[in-house]
Order: sequence, then structure tokens, then C-alpha cells
Amino acid sequence: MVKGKIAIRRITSPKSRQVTFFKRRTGLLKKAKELSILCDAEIGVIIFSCTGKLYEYASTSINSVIERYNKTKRDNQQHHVTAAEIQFLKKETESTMQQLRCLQKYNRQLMGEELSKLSFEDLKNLENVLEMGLKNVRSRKDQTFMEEMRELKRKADDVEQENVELRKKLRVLSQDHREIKGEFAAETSSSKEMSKSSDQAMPDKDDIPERIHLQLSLQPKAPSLDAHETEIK
Amino acid sequence: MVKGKIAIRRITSPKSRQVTFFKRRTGLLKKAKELSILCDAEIGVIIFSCTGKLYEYASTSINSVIERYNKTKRDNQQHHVTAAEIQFLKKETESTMQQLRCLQKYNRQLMGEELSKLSFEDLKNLENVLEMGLKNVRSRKDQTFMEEMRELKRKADDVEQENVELRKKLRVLSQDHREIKGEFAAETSSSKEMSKSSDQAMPDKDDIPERIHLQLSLQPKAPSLDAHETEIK
DNA sequence: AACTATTTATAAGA
DNA sequence: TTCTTATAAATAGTT
Repeated sequence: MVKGKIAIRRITSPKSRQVTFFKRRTGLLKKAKELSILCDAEIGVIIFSCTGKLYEYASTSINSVIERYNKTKRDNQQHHVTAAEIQFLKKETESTMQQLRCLQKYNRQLMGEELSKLSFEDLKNLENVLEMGLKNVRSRKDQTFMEEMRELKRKADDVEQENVELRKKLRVLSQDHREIKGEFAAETSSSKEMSKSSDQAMPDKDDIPERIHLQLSLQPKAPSLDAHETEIK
Repeated sequence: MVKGKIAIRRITSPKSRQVTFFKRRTGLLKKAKELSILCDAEIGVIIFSCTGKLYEYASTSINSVIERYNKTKRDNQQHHVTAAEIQFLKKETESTMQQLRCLQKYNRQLMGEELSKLSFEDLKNLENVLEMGLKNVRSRKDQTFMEEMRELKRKADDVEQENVELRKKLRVLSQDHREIKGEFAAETSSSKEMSKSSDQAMPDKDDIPERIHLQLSLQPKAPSLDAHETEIK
């Protein structure tokens, strides 16, 4: 560009490259500074020499510029994680942890542990909470019990009804069967063995049970409450 | 710097400032590019105009430059946060949150709320926990009560003992006083008024109260349990 | 690091 | 914004 204009391509000579780097780096940073002052712009310049050395200029501070850059760019692509965000995350975790510890402590107290440091008043409050809880749980338990009983009874009635229907049908069918057997016997005498085998598939009226035993269980669904013990280590 | 050199200070005229910004910005970015090519340097330039618009140049990519900048800086000062660490932090927060939600749910159940989805078995377990807790809390409450009573009695005894001592001393002192008064009266008859005023400061034996009333309160210290309600929003 | 011949950048005006 | 132009500033090559 001067006294023999040069082409913009990597300078081969290391010595010459280093000199030019020094001169132009100084110039670039100076221009950056002037621009920021003249035009009231926020500017950051980061330069790594080919040997890895860092040079920088920022009208405010590099961090401020990077921060602003990320904030502007974040809308488009994935965002760069800043120190502030880390701090926020850490604080959030700590806060949640604190809440957790607090609640765990209270929980243990509700379960009758670690009571030694509590005052009489505290214990009275705890007792009230527990009594109220126990009252509600028992009330709900009774309600659930009643509901399950009602459900059970309804099923029992259904089954019994079905039972009655079945017995009725069976009676009719047995009658039918006997009548057919009678006609058959009148026609041929060799049918006696056959009739016996068919009797096995069709039991006599005396073999029909009076009631079908209920096998419905009062056992409820898997206790979801245990999840607490495992999820909270 | 040209056709009438200008001072490096904020250009007042917005119009002129914008023109200069355009020209010099172009120049700066061009110089940055040339330097990076000529000297094989990694360069990043970030410019925010005073209106907030972003202009940038990077020989590789801004992210690469920022990354390298952080990496270089981090060796000196505070440690760099990697994406993996962020992920870990976020997971940790989420896990803690999950635990918290779980515990909060269980807590509400212990306090007799949100029981509708629980099975009979769950409710039975809850009831057992509550009964056990209540048993322990009551036991501890009674113990605390007994301790406070014992402490109270001890203090009462102390005070009573002191009371006895005080009365004894008072009796001796009153005796003394009467004797002095007697001697005084024998010496001068004009001392009658004086003796009356001194009588007010020193009450007769009948004025001494038989017992000092205990003002010790059974009220315990501030209930630390309430902290839960406020700390957990 | 200093010099200097030139190229470049750019202020002002259009 | 872009062009022009006069001139300041930057800088390549040399010392």
C-alpha cells in the first residue's frame, strides 16, 4: 500500500510478518478507538497473533461487548452461556436446595423425628397439624373404604344375578338334554355308552354350585406413596 | 485527518456522525481483514453503532474468537464454564425441583390435603405415619412440659428461699432501727418529725409481703416452626 | 526504532 | 448512501 504496494496475502517472511503485524495492529486498535469516540459506538477488537498472543481493545470492556453480542445474537441461534447466567442457575439450585432441606426438616418433624430442639409452642403447633392431618386422612380412608365396599357389593350383586341367569339356563338345557336322551334310548339300546360320555361334558343338576365364590380383592392399586422414599434419596 | 483534520471527540451532528461512522466502520473492518490475512492472525471485531445496530468481522468466526478469548483469559482468572457444566447444573436444578415438588406433595398429604387420588392402602400408610408422628410429638411435648415445670419449680424455690432470707434480714434491721429511734428520742424531743420521715423509707414489719408473686411465664420462645411457611412460598 | 515515499483513508462537499 | 477531491494518516521498504 505504500512505497511499493503489497498484495493482501499472508506474508511469507516471519520477520517481515511480525513487523507488519506490529504496525498494523497498532493502527487497527487506534482506528477502533477513534471510531468508538467519534461515533459513540461500543467496539470490541480481539486479535490473536499467529504465535497465539492476545491483543485487545474495547471501548467499554470485552466482557460487556461479548455480553451484548450474545444478547443480540441469542434471538437467532443458540445462546452463549454467560457468567451471569451461571450465577443465576447456581443461585436457583441453592435456593431450591434450601427449600428442600427446610421441607425435609419439617417433614421429619411431622414424622416425629428431630423434635429435641423444638419449644413447647412448636410442638403444640406440630400436634395440631398432625391431628388435623390424621383427621382428614382417616375421614378420607373411611370414605374410600365405603366406596370400595359399595363397588364390591355392586359387583357381587351383578355376579349373583348372572349366577341366577346361568342356573336358569342350565336347568332348561338339562331338561332338554334329558328329553333328547329319552328319545334316543327309545330308538336304540346301544347308545348307553355314548350317553355316559356326553354326561361328563354336561353335569347333572346337583353338580351346579349354588353360588360362585367372589374373588374380588380389597387390595388396592400399587401404593404410589412409596415413591417418596425412593425418589428422595 | 483530511481536508481539515478533525479532533478525536464525539461528533455532535447526528448526520455527520452517521456518515463518519459508515466510512470509518468500513475502513476498520477492511483493515482488520487485511491484518488477519497478511499476518495470519485470528481477529474478531464487534461494533455496535450508537443506535444499537451490530456490525462484525471475524477472520474465523466470532464464536471461535470469543471461545478462544475466554479460554485464554480463563487460564489467568476464574474458571470457564463449559456446556457440559451448564447441562449438569440445569439437571441438578431440575432434579432438586422434582424432589421438592414430590416432598411438597407428600407434605400436603401428611397435612390432610389432596388425598382424593390415594388408594386405601396409601391412606392406611399415611395414617400410620401420622399416628407415629403424633405419638412422638406428644411424647416430646409432655417431656418438654415436664422439664419446663421442673425448671419453674426450681426457680420458685429459689425465689422463696431468697424471700425467707430477705424477711430475716429485714426483721433484724427493723429491730436495729427501733433501738436507734429509742435512743434518739431519749436525747432530743424535736427529733419527732425526722423520725416520721425516716419511717417512710423503712416500712413496718407488717408491710413486708408474706410472698413475692412469681411472674415466670410458661410462654416458650418464638415459634421457629413458622419459618417453613414463609421460606417455602 | 526511524525515515520516507507512496498508498490509503477519509472529511467535507455535492 | 455514494461520489469526488483535497489532504491527513498509515505504512512498506529501507536504513
